[in-house]
Amino acid sequence: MKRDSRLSSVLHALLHMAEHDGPMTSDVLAQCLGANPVVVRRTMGLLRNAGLVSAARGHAGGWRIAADLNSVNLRQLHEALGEPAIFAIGNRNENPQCLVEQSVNAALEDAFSDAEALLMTRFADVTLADLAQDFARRYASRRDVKE
Amino acid sequence: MKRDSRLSSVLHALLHMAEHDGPMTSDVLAQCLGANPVVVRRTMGLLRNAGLVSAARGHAGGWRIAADLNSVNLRQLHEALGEPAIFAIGNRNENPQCLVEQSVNAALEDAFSDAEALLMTRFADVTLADLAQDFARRYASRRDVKE
DNA sequence: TTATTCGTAACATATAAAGTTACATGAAAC
DNA sequence: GTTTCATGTAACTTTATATGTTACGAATAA
Repeated sequence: MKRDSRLSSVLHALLHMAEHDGPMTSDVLAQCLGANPVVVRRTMGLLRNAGLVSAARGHAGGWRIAADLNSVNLRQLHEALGEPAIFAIGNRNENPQCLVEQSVNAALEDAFSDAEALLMTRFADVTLADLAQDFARRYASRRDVKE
Repeated sequence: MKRDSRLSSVLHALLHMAEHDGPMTSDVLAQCLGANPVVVRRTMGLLRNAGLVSAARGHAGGWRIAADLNSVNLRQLHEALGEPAIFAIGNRNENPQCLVEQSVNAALEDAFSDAEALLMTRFADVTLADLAQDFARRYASRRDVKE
């Protein structure tokens, strides 16, 4: 199954933007991500709709973060992306008349909904500021190694 | 992303087998599941390799459960299927040199591994016998409604 | 007016799950 | 022993979906 990597992509993009003065263009972000600029615009557009970033056209245009890094968490980003399906494993049939399948679906849904709830809690606990701080720590310790 | 429904399928098949005397053929199971008999053989073959079911060819052949319903849980079935990827969301790049992406991947992996651990715990807690009992309860209450 | 950059539609590619065809192998029934 | 039934499995096709690509319109600043 091909996995949706948009959450990873937008986080990567947002952290680069947080470390960068002024707007960044779709082309530059696409190079950072090893991705396609149209795909960047498509995905960042969802964050723009959620008010998390702003876009400017023309000269010196590009993408900017439009919110406090402390106020944006991973759960909000997941929501901004349209809450894509989390699990690669699912039921064969969502509306079974078969009582056997009803039992199977109920058991699986119980387990998956618990796991999803935990994931959403973890997502809500991590902000962009946390990630920026983690990056700063990694950056500092890499410099230490070099010195 | 197209979701892997094999766990749901084998559970559905195993419960039908548990309610049925004698072996069930791939064709019959495929009809129960609304699936293809070759796909049934392919998937059930993984359970056979794990010793959970047995297959017999020829007249009066087919699939049988080869274990105590109390001793088989969902986690074992997931393992028998080769532990397919659980999440439809993932990192863009699993081996990033970019320190920003390292921070992103670490944060996401923390959250996902917690959710996966919980899911595996839930899976280990549910046996085929539990599902058979849940089915019996549903079956009984449907009869009540009809009477 | 020109260069730049986003916005977006339309189409192409890549990947993986499930379906399908075909045939070999083995086991029971006659 | 031959026929029928059923699994075992390889090879290929279909389908779904994430991502990539081309093309061009719209807006903005030099």
